[in-house]
Formats: sequence, structure tokens, C-alpha cells
Amino acid sequence: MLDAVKIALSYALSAAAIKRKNASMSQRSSSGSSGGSSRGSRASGRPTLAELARIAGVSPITASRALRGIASVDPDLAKRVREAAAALNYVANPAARTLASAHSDAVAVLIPSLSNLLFIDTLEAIHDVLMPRGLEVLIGNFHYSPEEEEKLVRNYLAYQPRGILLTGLEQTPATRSLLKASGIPVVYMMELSRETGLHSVGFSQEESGAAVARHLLARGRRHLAYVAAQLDPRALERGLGFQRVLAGQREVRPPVWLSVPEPSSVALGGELFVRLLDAYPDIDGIFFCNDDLAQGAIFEATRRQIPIPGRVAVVGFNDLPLSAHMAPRLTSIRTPRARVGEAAAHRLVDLMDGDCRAEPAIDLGFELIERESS
Amino acid sequence: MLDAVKIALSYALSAAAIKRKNASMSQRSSSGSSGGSSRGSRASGRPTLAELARIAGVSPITASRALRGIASVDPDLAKRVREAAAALNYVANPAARTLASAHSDAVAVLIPSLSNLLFIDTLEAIHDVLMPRGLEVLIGNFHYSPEEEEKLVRNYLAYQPRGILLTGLEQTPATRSLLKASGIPVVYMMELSRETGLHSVGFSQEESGAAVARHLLARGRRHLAYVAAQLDPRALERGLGFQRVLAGQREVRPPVWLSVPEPSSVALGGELFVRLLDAYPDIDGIFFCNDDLAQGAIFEATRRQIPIPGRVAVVGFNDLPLSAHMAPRLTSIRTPRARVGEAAAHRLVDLMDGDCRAEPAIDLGFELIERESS
DNA sequence: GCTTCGTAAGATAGCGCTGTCTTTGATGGC
DNA sequence: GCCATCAAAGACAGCGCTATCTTACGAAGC
Repeated sequence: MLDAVKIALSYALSAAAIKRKNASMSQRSSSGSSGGSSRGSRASGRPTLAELARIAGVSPITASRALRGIASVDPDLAKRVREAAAALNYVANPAARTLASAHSDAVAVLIPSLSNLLFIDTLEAIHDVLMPRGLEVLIGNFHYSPEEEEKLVRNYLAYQPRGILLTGLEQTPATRSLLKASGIPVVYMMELSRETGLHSVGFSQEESGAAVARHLLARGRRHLAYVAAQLDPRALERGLGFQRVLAGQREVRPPVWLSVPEPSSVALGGELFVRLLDAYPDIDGIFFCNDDLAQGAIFEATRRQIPIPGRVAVVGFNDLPLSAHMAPRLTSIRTPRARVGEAAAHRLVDLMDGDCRAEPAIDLGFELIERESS
Repeated sequence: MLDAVKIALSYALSAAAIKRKNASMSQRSSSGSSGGSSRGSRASGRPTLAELARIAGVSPITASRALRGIASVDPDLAKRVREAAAALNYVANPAARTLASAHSDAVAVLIPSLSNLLFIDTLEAIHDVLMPRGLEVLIGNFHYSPEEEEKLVRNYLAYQPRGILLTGLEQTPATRSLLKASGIPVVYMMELSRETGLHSVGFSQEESGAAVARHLLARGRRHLAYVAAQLDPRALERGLGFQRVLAGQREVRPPVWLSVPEPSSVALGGELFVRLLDAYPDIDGIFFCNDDLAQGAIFEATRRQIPIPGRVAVVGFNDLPLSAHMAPRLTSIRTPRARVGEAAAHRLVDLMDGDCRAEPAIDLGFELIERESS
């Protein structure tokens, strides 16, 4: 008897396999696809975990654990499962997985605009961090509307994501409470929050506007203007920083403030530039809240032979790829947009892993790139 | 007895509601969250269809049908369900829905690059068509690699999407057979396929290259070059069209062909421009496969005081927003990239609805925008 | 009045996984 | 050699929906 037990053990794996094969076969004949059931098949036509397990000669739950890399599975069994999965081209059904575990492998990312290159860089960096970790990225565009953002959050929460990345801090109260109630980790991008418990990655928008003001003052400019498009709360912050520095100066009047709701574009920049100089001919320095506006201004100035920076200095924001190549080359604030995405994604991964120790606000700073236009 | 039945019927709705309430309560006490079950609760904490149904006083299946807008539900009941859903902030669990119905409400969109503005316009148009129809958009970036595309397709098929949008026609055979086996509708974007059964929306890349060649010839240019970056199959097609037209001309030699694998960028355009003119000083016309390259060339030419189009004519591709504003303004091919996304999404929706009648290839054409640079 | 039929509502049974508890067998201490 | 302890594998049940079959009812026909 004892000998028999030992022998059985030494062949445990194959014995178990046979036993299971029989079990699953008898099961099949009673309700499987081969036809016992009176109800029609709703199967999706893809291999299931049960089939994979049968082929690998293990139980479904062991196959599940093996594929998820759970340590308690015997390495040999795990290898058999992986091989069988490769042979079958098995890919787990994410819907079943989400339903059973009450959470998906998705991360929702909400950005205010797809057409702004700025966020594309951020998105790509996020992708590069999350995809290798097997996380799906759900992208939502809320068009700078907190209400739309709320709708998206409500919708994406139904997907039971592992984490959420938000842009800015302008959420509606309902959005905030939805997020809090869900218990899902959230990281805010682009701005810095002092609120405890909020994790944010970005830089000081206000301070970047202040830096531009100081730069223009240092260049001897005294009649300044701030030009913004698209009702972007971060652009507003920058304008306020710009204003704050100027307010502290003698012999410098408050900046002309030109803000329009249309989306930012090169064409609009040219238009606003002309409108501004017509109305305030003595302006000698302009801070555009985005590079495309500043680029449009420079093109228009070239066309009208308005010397830049001779008559008016121009400073942009974001340091888009073209700005370094213009004639004159555009002075701009280089924003760490790709690094924001990267750091935010990393922070989110840490939070998902239950690691909350790091300081909640990560300031990645910004850099004023002084070029010919100022 | 009969009277009793009639009375019961006239109060059918509320009676049913009470009955169900009792049923679900007794059920709860045996296995629900209130604690009878010995196993812990795995509930997601969100309202479920069963709760919604209880509140609306209907059965879960009726609530399900009402929310999905299935016609056979009594309008009054449907209204009650919708009201209850609004009161509860009920959002159906997409995982459960997908698992039960064997298909999700997602559409997978695969594009070769996120950082190319071109595809962003297409993506945004796709979003605008699909989101209002309640379809989720899954975005995959395959980095111009058919192998990566194959991996993404395999992965996204596990999500059981309702449809798939692909960019280009360069799929691996495995990708094609995966798609065919899945039976899921697919629409190909950007290029036109003559293959029967393939639905495509785009324009003739080859013909657009030919149009540029004809344009430069008409401008009297005889020593031409084609410059491409990023191993983009569509750029190659354009080059071939360019070449084809030139090959048919007397006294015009075949174009210089400069193609590098790096991603397209303004800086690279400047570099390639200089390299090209150094090696072939008599070149008098260049077709750049993307506007950013052409823009870089123009910036570099301005810097080196090489007259454009005086010494060399420059033509770009895609008509990016800046091209109309350069000095000199850039001649380019305006591509219908947003309309491609829109039309492809519409075609996909039609296919999902089982409407396959329309002609499979939709040619949206292109437009040569003649400006100062040529 | 009785049967036949069509329609709206409900009962039932999963979809394919994973959390949890249970079982099994190996290990170590006495 | 026997029992407590531990780890690995499996059994079980259920996540929240929807497809399908069934039932119940009213209308229509004889």
C-alpha cells in the first residue's frame, strides 16, 4: 500500500492529468459544447481557461494562477501552462476576469484636448509606462469641460479601472466625490496640489508665468501683454503669475490682458497679434499662453515687417518642436510634458501597489529657453 | 377565484414588485451581503441591475431590456426603469455585459503613431462618430510595426470588440487570418484596397505622389528628389507615384531618392535638405513625404539664404496647420485625414449593423495646395 | 365558449474567469 | 513513529449581466 502511494506520487502529475481529463470529459458530455444541453451555445469561439487547463493537465484554477504569475504554483506546472497557452494562442477573456475579480487591468486617462500636441506627448509617455505592465489605457477627452469630465469619470468607473489619471485640478465636486467613493487611486497631472491626500505631478503654472514676466523685464520691456486662447485654467494661472510680477514693479503698468475662448491655433495667434498692436501700439513685449499663438504672431510680423524682437518681444509656452527653428527663433517655456506623463504613471503604479509613502506633489519644474524672439 | 385573479392582474405591477421584493430579500438573507453566506462578499459596491429592477418594481431582465431600448418593453415600465436608473446613478457593468452577450461595446482603432499630428485628426473624427453611439474607442499604437500590430490585434480581439479600424494594408498574414476568423467587421483607413470583401476608406497615395511630380514638372523643374523619413509604407507609395510620372518624361532623370528610418521631424528635414543639396547641387525641386520635413528644409534654407523656390522648389505632404503660414508658404498635398476617420467610422457602424451593400472602397481624394514654396 | 395564436414579462442558466475555503500531501519536532 | 504545521492544488461558488426558453395573458377565429 505504501509503495503504491509512493509510485502514485512520483507520477502525480500525469495521474492528475488523466483523472482531470476524464472528469472534464464526462462534464462536457452533460453540458458542454458537444451537445448535452438543450440550450444553444453562447460560447465566444475562443479557447477558454478550462480548455487550456485540460491540455496542460492541471485544474483551471492552477492554470489561472500560473498565467497570473502567482508564486505558489509549481514552476514545472507553470511552464506547462504557459506552453499550452502559447500553443493555443490563449488570451484570457478580460471581461470574465474583470467580472470575477471586481477590477480590470485598465487605467483611465482624461485629457482636455486631443488636438493639442502637448497632451499627446504626455499620453505617449503614459502608454510607455503602463502598457509594458499589462495595463490597458482608456483615453477620455473632456474638451476642457468639467461637466464632460464628470460624465467620463462616471462612465469609466463602471469599467472598474485600477487607477485614474486626471489633467488639472478643476474637477466638479461630484467628480471628486465619485472618485473618493470609488477608492481607486488617482493622480493629477500638470498642476500641483497642496491638498493632503491628492497626488499630483506637474509644475507651478503660476511660477512659469512669473518667470516670463521677469525675463521680459530684464530685457528692458515695460509695456507688456498677455494673450491666451481656449479657456484653459492653467493658462489663466500663468497669466496671474505674469501679472503678479509686473504688479510689483514701479513704472510698469499692469499687462494688457487679451483672452479669447476659441481653440489655440497659428492663425489665431496672427490675428490676435495684429489686433493687439493696433489697439496698443506701444506694447513692446507679449507673452502668448501657447507656442502656436506665438508662432502665428511671428509669421504675421514677418509678413508685415514688424521687427521682432526690435519693436516687440515675443515669448511662447511649451516649446513646441518648431519653435527652435523659426526665424526669429522663439523664446519659450519648455514644459516637462512627457516627464509629467511618465512620473504620473509611475506614481499611479506605486499607488496601485499600495505604496503611498512618497510625497504627494512632484514638481518637475520648467525651463525658460531664451532665443531670438525676445 | 376568477375575481381574485382579475384584481391581482389590475394591480399586476405593484403585486409583482412586492413579490419580487420578498424574493430578493429572502435571497439576500441566505447569500447576500447582509451576511448569511459563509464566503466573503466580492461585490463591487456599485448598484446592480437587480437592485435597479427591485426599485423600479420589475424583473431584472425587463430592466435590462428597458435600458437597452428593446422595443417589446411597455413604455411605462421602461420609463420607470430609466427613472430609477437616474436616481441610483446606475451604470451597467460593461464586463458583465460583455461576458453575457459575448461582445463588448468597444471599437479598436490601430494607428502607427501617436506623435504624428496626422493620425490625431483622424482619431478625433473617429471619436466624434463613435462616442455618441455609446461605443468605446480602444486606441492601439503599433509604431509602424506589423508584428506589433499583430500583437495588438490578438490582444484586442480578447475584448470582443464590435469592430476594428486599421491603418494601412500592411498587416501580417496572421493578423489577416485572426481578423477573418473573428468575423468582426474591419475597415482599413488611408489606403484603398481593390481586394473584394475589404472595406477601405482613403485616397490613392500613389496618385498623390504623381500629382506632386506633375506639379513640379509644370513649374519647369527637371532635377527632382524625393525625401522620406520613417519607414512608412504610404510614403513609399507616394514616392513610387512620383517616380512613375518622372520616368515617363524625356530629359528628366529619375529622382534622387533619400529615405531614412528615423521618425519624421522638423530638425531632420533641415538636415536632409542640406545633405541633399551638398551631394546634388543641381537639384531644383524636392518632394518631402511629410510637411514637418519640408518645414525644416524651408527654415534651414532661410537661415542659409538659399532662395525658395528660386533655387529649389519644395513640396510637402499633409498640409499641416503651419504650412500655410511659413515664409515662403509651403506647397503641400492636403489630405482628408479627419474625413477619413469620419467615413471609416461610419462605414464600420454600417457594417456592425449588418449593412454591407455600399461599395467597399471609398476614395476621398486629395488636393494639391499650390503656394509660394514651388 | 373554446382553442389557437401572438406578445410582453419572467424564470433559468450560463458567459469565463477568480476569491475563498477545503483538501491533500510534505515537513519538522517530539 | 505520531501529530501539529505549512504549502500547493483543487472544489466551489458567484461576479452582474443577457440569450433563450417558458409562462401568462389578451385577441382573434371558429
